[in-house]
Amino acid sequence: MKDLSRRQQAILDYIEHFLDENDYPPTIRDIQTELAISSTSVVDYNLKALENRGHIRRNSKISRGIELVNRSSGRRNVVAIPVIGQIAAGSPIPVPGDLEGSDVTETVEMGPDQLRGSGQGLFALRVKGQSMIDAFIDDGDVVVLKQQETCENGETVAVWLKDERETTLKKFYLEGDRVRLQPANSTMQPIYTPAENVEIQGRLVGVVRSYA
Amino acid sequence: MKDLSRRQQAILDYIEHFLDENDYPPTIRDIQTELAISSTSVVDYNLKALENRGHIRRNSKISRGIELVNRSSGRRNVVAIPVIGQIAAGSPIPVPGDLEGSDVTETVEMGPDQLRGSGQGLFALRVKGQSMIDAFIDDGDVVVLKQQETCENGETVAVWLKDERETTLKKFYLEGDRVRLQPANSTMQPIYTPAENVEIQGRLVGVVRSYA
DNA sequence: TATTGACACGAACATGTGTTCTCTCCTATC
DNA sequence: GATAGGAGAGAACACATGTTCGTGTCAATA
Repeated sequence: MKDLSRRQQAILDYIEHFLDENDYPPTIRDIQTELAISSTSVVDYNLKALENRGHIRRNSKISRGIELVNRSSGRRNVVAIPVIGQIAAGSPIPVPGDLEGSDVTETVEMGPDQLRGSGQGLFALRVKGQSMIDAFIDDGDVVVLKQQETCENGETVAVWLKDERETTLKKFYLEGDRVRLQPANSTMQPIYTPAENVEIQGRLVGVVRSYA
Repeated sequence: MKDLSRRQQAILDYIEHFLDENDYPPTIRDIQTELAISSTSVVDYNLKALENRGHIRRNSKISRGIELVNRSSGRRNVVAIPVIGQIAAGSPIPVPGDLEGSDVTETVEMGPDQLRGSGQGLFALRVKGQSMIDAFIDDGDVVVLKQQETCENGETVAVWLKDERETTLKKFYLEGDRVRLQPANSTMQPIYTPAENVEIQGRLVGVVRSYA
């Protein structure tokens, strides 16, 4: 791809910057004024060049019809996943339905690279305590789950153990009429429990940790 | 907050939908046509009502100057952080300058909840091997770093140990003329090394793990 | 019944905004 | 020097788009 001229690069940067400030693209005359270009035709000329090189898309006749090619498609697929509660060993985990339209104050974002398939039915929980330390999930981490009641063998799922009254995050294997729950850390021993005792809450999709 | 009329709700929905399809807001006449409203003034009337109730923001005299209040501010702050390489114990980590304008194929997204302060100077690396397992960072995880050459005591940083020719992720404490590198896992012993031997590559900002 | 206010209509008006045409300036090339 | 092409200037044109004004309908209320 041929290099952009200094002016074309400046225009591209300005469009990006403008989009950060406002929620709509700039007009040709916005660009003209900002970059002190003498004529709208010059802006149009360079915009056409940018379009030919695939940096932007233009919608003719439509005011502010400039779209940034990478950003738009990339950004659109980012989903904001609500952190709807906490997950701790000794208590049931909240499920999305519990908190209908409640005041979710925190979200974690995930892009297409982190999400295989659709971003539907996702929710997140903040981990309390170190009960999942064997899966390298620390106190304070946020786990992202996909809501589902069943799973395939080998998937890591959040399960509620009825008898033990305990939540845990383990790899799930159905073996006959019992279930083997395998910790991520291979040095630890698996748990065996009757299939009736486990209730799948969701499949583990991701972990997000942030340091202050 | 007073309820919206059916028409106002429909307009709000349409604006949202339009923004998903295109990358610019609709015009008054777009709304008029879509919802089969007889006059632009009716749209204008209802838009004013929506603005008074805080659902949208309008920029007078500016075409397509409609912004959705909740969405815009939330979504705009998501930054896409490029995964520019790998980090392994025995090799220097790449720094952003190394790969100027290269073909970064993967990114991780982080929102304002995960990022304190500005999202500038961020880059990400995929962890190879289990050298950082003491910090609960597994093989395959992506670590997000903020580029900096200095740090405060107690911050977790990626450092290059010159003599050992090794990269490690530890809490940093300058004690006199030597440096104590403290593993996140408190059961492990700290490393002591001369200050000249350590080269700070960046501060650990976050960890993102995703399961297939 | 008369009044008021929310909501809607249609038509104009004024400006915002993309597009296009003609020139000019400069540089590279023969 | 002549020529061609990239880049830009300036102005005008045509249409897109926000704004406003006068009017009409309907339900609630005094």
